[in-house]
Amino acid sequence: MIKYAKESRFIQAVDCIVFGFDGETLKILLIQRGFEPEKGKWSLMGGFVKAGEDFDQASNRILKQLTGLDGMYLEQLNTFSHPQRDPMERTISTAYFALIDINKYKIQLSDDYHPEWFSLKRMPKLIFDHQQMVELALRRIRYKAALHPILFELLPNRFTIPQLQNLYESVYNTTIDKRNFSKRVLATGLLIKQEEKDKSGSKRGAYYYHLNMQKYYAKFQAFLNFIPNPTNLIF
Amino acid sequence: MIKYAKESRFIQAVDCIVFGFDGETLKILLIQRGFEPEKGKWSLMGGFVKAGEDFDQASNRILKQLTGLDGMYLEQLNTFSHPQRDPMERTISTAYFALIDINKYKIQLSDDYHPEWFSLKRMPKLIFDHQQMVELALRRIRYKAALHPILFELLPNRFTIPQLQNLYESVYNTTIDKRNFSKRVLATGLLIKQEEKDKSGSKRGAYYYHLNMQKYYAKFQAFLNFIPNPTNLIF
DNA sequence: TATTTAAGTGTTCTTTTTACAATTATAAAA
DNA sequence: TTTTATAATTGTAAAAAGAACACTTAAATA
Repeated sequence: MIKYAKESRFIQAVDCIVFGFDGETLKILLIQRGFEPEKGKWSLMGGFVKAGEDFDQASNRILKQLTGLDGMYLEQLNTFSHPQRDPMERTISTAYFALIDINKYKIQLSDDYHPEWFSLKRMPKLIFDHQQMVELALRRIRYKAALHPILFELLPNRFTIPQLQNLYESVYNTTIDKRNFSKRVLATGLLIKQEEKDKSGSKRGAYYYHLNMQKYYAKFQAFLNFIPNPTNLIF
Repeated sequence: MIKYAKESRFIQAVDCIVFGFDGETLKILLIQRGFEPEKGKWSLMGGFVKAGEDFDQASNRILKQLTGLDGMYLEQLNTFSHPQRDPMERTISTAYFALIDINKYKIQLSDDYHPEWFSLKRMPKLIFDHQQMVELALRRIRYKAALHPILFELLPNRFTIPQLQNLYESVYNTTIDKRNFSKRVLATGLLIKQEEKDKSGSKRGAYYYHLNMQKYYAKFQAFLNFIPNPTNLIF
């Protein structure tokens, strides 16, 4: 059923920037491209959109296929349309970003396509315009996380306040006073203190917290302000 | 030169949501679609992407062609990919939004395609998923204008503080105390007071201001916070 | 000259943000 | 058993920002 007969048609891809956190630093998941051009080079998780699926479906399918990952936070970022961005043939790419807890998915990852986690600072060169996509995604999550509690998507079910602070410091590449930080996060009412402690990081141990999911969903759309002095961030 | 031989190919459109301000309320520009399906129905300014152009070029070209408008603020919003969004043939659409001063472009608009301005509250039904696009665009500019001075793109070169306040109140569908509002906007240092007054709106007249363009560009990336009580907005 | 209308402007109180350091729990070492 | 080392936890005071609130002024028109 082709009706707009005279119009050009394009190959449509999706590329996914997967951010992960292991309790220490923010990491990004990369894969070695399995076909030409640039076969074997490091790349984002990408693939072509099929005839019957929308892009959300496509990005979920491709992530599942390449990494085994399923059901994580996934959001459309931007569409990249430079005519020569893929030297083989013009390909439009819509980028998505995902946020996951690295440890939660550790087992699933040991798969056919062996994707690997890279610290943002020690990342290999990427193919095409993928580097640009990563930079835009990083800016987007910084922007969004300054207002919404999305970074909890990167944490396990139970986490400690020092871990949470590590995460924020890692995302914003800054340091935050821990007294003020814990005051702020506790003031949101999003955290429920547990009795158990995490003793892996210190002798004393740090209390675990759960997210109050009801408040989390309720507050997600509210404007928050987690980051002190966003103007003075060390970018 | 077709190399990814087995992949599906799609028609790619861009649709532009053009917001305008006339000193009173926020308006949106619509056009009657010139071809089937839905010929004659109200629609966003849209068109198909051509083989050699990227989407920014396409959206500029289409806006120029349908409205005569050129060189305005234009930003990519989101890509809409539902397989049945266009009943004629599957068409991917990337939405852009534009911000302009209505009066500045008044003359150019009286053209072949006679686009018309509609107040957001008295808007006709739109074709396809264009209504969704408008809603997303509105959310985006509210979001963005709470942090960045983008709304100045909707104002003429010189404007008064009451006009500026009208604009903010119109975008956020709220009311703001005028003492606090003028304190805030003047505190940004973005405004330069002129000697002349605008006497069209009152007997006393209101002083004109210019944007300090240097500070405007410098502060654009900084986080601002113009809107009091963003949590309590009347959406 | 009086009236009308919107523009312009200051202060106080409250809330939020920031700066800053001592104490505590616990494991490991002595 | 005691000491030591390490990270977790907690409070206060000062500064800045935000919110509430009403009168005076300029200028056209009656």
